Amino acid sequence: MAKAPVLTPQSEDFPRWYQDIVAKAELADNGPVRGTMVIRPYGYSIWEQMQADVDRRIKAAGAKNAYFPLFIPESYLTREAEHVEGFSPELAVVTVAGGKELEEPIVVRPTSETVIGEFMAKWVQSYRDLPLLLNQWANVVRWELRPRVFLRTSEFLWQEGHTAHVSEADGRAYAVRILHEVYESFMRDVLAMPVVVGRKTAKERFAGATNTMTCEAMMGDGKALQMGTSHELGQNFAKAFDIGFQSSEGVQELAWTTSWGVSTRMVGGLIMCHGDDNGLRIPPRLAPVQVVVMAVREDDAVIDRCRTLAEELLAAGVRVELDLRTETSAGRRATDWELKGVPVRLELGPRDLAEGAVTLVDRIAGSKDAAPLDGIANRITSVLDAAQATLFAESLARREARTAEVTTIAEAVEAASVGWARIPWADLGVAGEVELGTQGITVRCLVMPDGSLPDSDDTPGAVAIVARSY
RNA sequence: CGGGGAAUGGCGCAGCUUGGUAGCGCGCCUGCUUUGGGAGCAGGAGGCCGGGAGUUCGAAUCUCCCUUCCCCGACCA
Repeated sequence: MAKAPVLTPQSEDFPRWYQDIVAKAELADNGPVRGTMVIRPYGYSIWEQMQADVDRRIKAAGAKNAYFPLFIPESYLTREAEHVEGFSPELAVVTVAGGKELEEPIVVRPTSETVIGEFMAKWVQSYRDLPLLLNQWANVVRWELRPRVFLRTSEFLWQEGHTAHVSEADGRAYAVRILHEVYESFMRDVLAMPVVVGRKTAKERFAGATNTMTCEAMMGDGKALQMGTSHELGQNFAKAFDIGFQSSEGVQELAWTTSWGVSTRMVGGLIMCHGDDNGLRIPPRLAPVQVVVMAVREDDAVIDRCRTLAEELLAAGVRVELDLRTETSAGRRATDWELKGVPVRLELGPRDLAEGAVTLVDRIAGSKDAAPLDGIANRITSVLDAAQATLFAESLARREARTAEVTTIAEAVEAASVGWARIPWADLGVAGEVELGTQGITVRCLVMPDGSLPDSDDTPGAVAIVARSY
């Protein structure tokens, strides 16, 4: 008898499918305050995997972790004109504390350029103090008008890097380096997500930045998601917070700063990029659980063999979980592990044991076959590698299939109903960007035909990638 | 803030038009039978129907006020 689908099918209602997955894979719950979320243990373990990998890459790029306060004096925000204008509407402000009205309201950080700028000014005196490369893992608060779990929550977790350099060229080089060496490579090699790395238009630029760069990914419904950004802040914050230094020539100069971040939004992107109608599909390199070893039936020999199998895999460096809950039906447990997107399920029952085999279910390939127990670790390793490659190839193929080369706004609008459009920026322009905006379509970024980053807003030959987005 | 909806056990919903004191599915608890694709049967727990005022012998249901939430747009990692 056919059961009702576990999840709302993607084709029926994609947003509903997303919400179903978040709930049924036990990733998160809505918090009591509008727009907040409770990240559940499984969802958090995914974030921890992301954090660990990104943190390693950030450190490899030379930045050091630090921590700055959650509370920022309101006056700090007002020091950079564009910054305050951009963030004012979404600030949470504390006006009462300790039972008293505060003399100066305190802002709950929406981002930390201002406080960090203040301290960079203290710490930087000489060109020898530069570059100053900082990063912090923190929560930030932005009172978003339309929250969506993981994608846009009032409070979210992220990493924000802040650096100061002696020259514009140094700052730019570092912002670009982070974009490629940390973000793009992490997304490509670990998340198995092909991202387009490009430059934001003036309209989409971060408040206070002179240049914003982005990693854009295509979701399963053809919409775009900004997965990470890297900003050149020019000397805007250096001016506002007086981050000055004496150069090797003895001249007093202002530093050039950058900032860059990725957030828990990546979890949402991961879901919408790889998930299918059976649930999440987590790329093996990221997966908190790469293999689940499942005892199909209550049976001492089966349970024993499951334990030794798990130990064997653990010893081979596989992240493995044992599922011995035989009081729950095997079918239910299989469904649950599929929902959670665990790449490989090894099911062991009396029948398998009699044959010296185990049933290997490949979540990503969607296949199921008997694998000899001997040498299973090697087999698993190759299945995981293949799964990683498959997820990337599938999402790249989707992006290519659903990206249209167009030259008119009308064609771009049509293409954006199912995917992305690439249109020469010279054909679109600022006016065309505004026109698309009225239909809910934005310029995600500008790229050069060879995939490189345009140097400026009006670099000849730049192509605009336009799409609907989250 | 503009435009649409909706508030009923943990979740999803019906009941409201035509007032009579609450029901279904999932989940939960107990027992038995099951366990290789979200198990079946039986029994059970759980709700002053968002808040307030009114009409009425009687309100989840009718009237008025309030509050909250969701969806579409403007803001955004």
